Amino acid sequence: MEIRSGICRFGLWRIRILWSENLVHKVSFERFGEESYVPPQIKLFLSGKKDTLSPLTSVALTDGHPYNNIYRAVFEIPYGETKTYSEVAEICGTHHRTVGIAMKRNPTPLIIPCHRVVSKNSLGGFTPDIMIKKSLLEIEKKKRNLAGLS
DNA sequence: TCTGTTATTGCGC
DNA sequence: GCGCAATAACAGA
Repeated sequence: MEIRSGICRFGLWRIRILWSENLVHKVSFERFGEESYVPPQIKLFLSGKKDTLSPLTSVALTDGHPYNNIYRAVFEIPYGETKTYSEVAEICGTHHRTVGIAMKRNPTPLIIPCHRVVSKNSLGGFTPDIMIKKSLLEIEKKKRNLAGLS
């Protein structure tokens, strides 16, 4: 199984993606880097033209991965909606603090939509830059509003 | 095995 | 409205 690597632009950031077939191994954010081929779903999703990354999945969803159940619960959050750390924790039968840790260690942001998990009174956090989370949520909200109008 | 760290929350003042 | 303790799980020493 060959692992491929690509970079795509997102605002000021470059998103590096490591994947093979439909399985995404790692998603990381970099300040610099030359754009190269990434799965088309990624670009469509980031530009708000598509509301799903299907059929892409993440290694974080496979059995045996730490936080497997947490990532699955987050994966189920619908496009344009958000859940709090507590709500996710309740679904998984764990502690909200643990959800925060799981999100920080999330090997594949975007695929696991960790940006849809927010703090009760604010956005919560995002590594390496809260702006990425903010932008993603704005794109999703905008698209959902447009869909609602039509 | 122990300690430090963490993308939170809710209570008390 | 702010500060702080409670609290779970991993990484590194």
